[in-house]
Amino acid sequence: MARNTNFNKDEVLEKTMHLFWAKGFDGTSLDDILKETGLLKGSLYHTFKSKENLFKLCLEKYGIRSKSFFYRDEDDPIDYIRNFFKRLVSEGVKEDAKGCLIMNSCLEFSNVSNELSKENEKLFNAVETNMLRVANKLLKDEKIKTSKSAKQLGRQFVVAAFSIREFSKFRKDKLFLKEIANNALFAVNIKI
Amino acid sequence: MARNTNFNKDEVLEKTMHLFWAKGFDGTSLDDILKETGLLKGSLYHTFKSKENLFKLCLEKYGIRSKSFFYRDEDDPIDYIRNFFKRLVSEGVKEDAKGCLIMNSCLEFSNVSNELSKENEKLFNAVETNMLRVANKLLKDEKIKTSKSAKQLGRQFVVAAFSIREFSKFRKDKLFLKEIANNALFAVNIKI
DNA sequence: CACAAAGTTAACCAAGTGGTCAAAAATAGT
DNA sequence: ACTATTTTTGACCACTTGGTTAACTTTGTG
Repeated sequence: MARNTNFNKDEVLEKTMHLFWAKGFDGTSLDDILKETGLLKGSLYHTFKSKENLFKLCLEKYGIRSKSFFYRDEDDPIDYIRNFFKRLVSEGVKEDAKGCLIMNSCLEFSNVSNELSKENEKLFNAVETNMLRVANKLLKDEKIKTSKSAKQLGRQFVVAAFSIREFSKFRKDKLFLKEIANNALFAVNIKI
Repeated sequence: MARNTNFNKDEVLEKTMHLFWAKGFDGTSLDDILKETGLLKGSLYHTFKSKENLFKLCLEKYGIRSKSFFYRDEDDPIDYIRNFFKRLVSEGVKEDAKGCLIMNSCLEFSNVSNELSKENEKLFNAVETNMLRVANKLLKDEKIKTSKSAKQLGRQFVVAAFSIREFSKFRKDKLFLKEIANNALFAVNIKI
């Protein structure tokens, strides 16, 4: 029985997520967020409690977003992995490529251990698990011949994926990024 | 015909370099540097002019340090590349692994373009050139069979090297890091 | 010994940081 | 229309940031 917010909470989170994604937790100031969202400090704090909590919510949002790109059992694994890397490369060459928020944060928080970094590692693990599932499915395909285990294959994909994302922050060279993908995909005789 | 400094300029740079290396340019405050080196602000500024200039000198120092690990013509390329990756892995699992200052900075400065970021890219290119030289030498070795060009091979090594360095900041898992190296070395049938 | 050139010291600065709070404004439900 | 509840507003806070400055100390050289 009272007033509701003037702003859409989700829109604010979306905008803030992109700031954190581009500039990191420390690199993004309250002022940046205030300017981007149009909110005033009091409102922001009233709704989101602290910068840290705001980041946590953005991370959560990013996690959900990421999961929408995860492998689904009904997908063809070969198509999936090819499209997955194709997308990373084509997004990587864009001028506004920001890397991966999860990896960015793992790197930023590498020498601290708090709730945020724990949350972050969980998301990292989810990505790894997703790739393990793809790898398992790939190995069941009779067209795929490799001496690698699913775990090894999954890890190789994870490393390649994160590498493409991070390198693309300062190296918008399609061939360069594509080679990272193809080097990993070579293990299962796939090309993009 | 006057006084000299109480401190050793090079020691100060060494200590400061390690701070920037571990926490980045923005993440390292003047106060951090003052505490670590024991200097007072005035002395620091008198000698080094600005935080930015101080960083530039540290980067330079890091560049020289890096070059000491570069390939020399008299080295056996197979030994060199194997030892190179072995070192990255064994340093990576150490608790204080800080990644690579060059790559760290490329990532930190990815959305700015100034003198620092230019200086940085130069160092990155030097690493790439080094790996290209190794790749060329490897291809001349009759024991090595690969369909890859020297450029492709060199790039694959560069990506693997930087990946090991960055992942090791938050993933001190020897097997994980070793696999990154071996996946790249597989192209020339080498293992560590 | 003197003195000029350099280094050291501590106080100071403006701007920016994340965060708080009390008063004012708005409104959903009775 | 009233009112309890929530949101908004803007002033305020202590602290940290990179950087400056002027007086003071040290010291190599004539």
